[in-house]
Amino acid sequence: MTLNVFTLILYRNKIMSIEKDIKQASFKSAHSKAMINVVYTNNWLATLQMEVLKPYDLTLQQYNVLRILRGHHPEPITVIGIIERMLDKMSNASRLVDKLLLKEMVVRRECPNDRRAVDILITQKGLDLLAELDVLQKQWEQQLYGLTESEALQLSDLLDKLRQSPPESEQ
Amino acid sequence: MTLNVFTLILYRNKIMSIEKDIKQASFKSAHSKAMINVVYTNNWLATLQMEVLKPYDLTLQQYNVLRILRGHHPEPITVIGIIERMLDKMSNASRLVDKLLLKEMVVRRECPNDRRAVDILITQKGLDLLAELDVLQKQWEQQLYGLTESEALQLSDLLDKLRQSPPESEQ
DNA sequence: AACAATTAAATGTATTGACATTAAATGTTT
DNA sequence: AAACATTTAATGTCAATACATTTAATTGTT
Repeated sequence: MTLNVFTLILYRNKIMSIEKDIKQASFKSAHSKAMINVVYTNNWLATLQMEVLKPYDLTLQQYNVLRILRGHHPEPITVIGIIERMLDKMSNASRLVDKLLLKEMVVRRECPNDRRAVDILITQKGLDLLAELDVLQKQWEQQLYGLTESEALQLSDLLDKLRQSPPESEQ
Repeated sequence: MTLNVFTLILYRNKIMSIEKDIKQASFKSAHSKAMINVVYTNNWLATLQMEVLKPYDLTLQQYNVLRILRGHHPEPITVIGIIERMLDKMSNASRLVDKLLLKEMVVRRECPNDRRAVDILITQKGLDLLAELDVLQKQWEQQLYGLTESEALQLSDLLDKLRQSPPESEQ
């Protein structure tokens, strides 16, 4: 995922048609159009979400980790536990936790039953920040989503289906 | 977009249900599920595509730039032209072209009508590589796409709609 | 023509990411 | 229990990214 000035300008100007945005008159197939649209929409979502987070000096990844930690609060969770729950299971949850530690959003604690592992806990400061962001996030979602409930479900189902191999190709 | 060992292992094992993969029992709304699914599917697509490209020592971005150049061949295109056509309009098309130059996949040429601009052209070596990749790409797409033609169109339409503000929120 | 403003591309820099390696703890085998 | 393998997290390294700044060329204005 890449974010930059160009992207922001384009999104801000609401030039949201893919064809216009990447100057492609047509696509070679419905499948490739759908695939490109997934990538495009992902970038669009990430860009907007980053705009929301920027004033709070949080990256998208840091935000996601914080929400995972909140989901387990008041129970702690190990680094492996975080990785398992992350959308992109990135290489360096360790360093991501480092960053959150510097911002005092989380604390580290030696895991009592396995001294290799490290328990991570969200702090009150972290919870407060998330609570503040919840409001913005909700406003943002409501303003942006042009889908009805059933369309959202349908979209999700189609994406699930996209990721399934067609039955005849199983061996 | 993040790719790593974890991701590859998970995808290879065909654990493709999001709920299992990110250990989330349910989603708070159809909209947030759809949004997460877009991100997840994007990562899934990128991971698989990178696996195809890895033996050829091409990154996804480099591959996309090459395809843009081929799309204009035999006409040249400037760096700005590349950026305009890229899916994520990244910060450094310059350096990306540098990398392709090192691999002799492209050549640079001073633009005759504007000496600030630089014309970029794909070489025969680049065209040959793409031709080789076309075959793999096609095989890969056919094997993976679990959608029918009309479902692919429907998916694309829903993604377009997701990116539109709902009518009542216009001011 | 002289000047500022804009544009295209390159470069600088700090951060993030991919991925291999390391270190310590735990599990397993014999 | 000793030897070996595996797991958890951290670290090292190099490339990629985000974004600001710089350089040079072009355009616009007076």
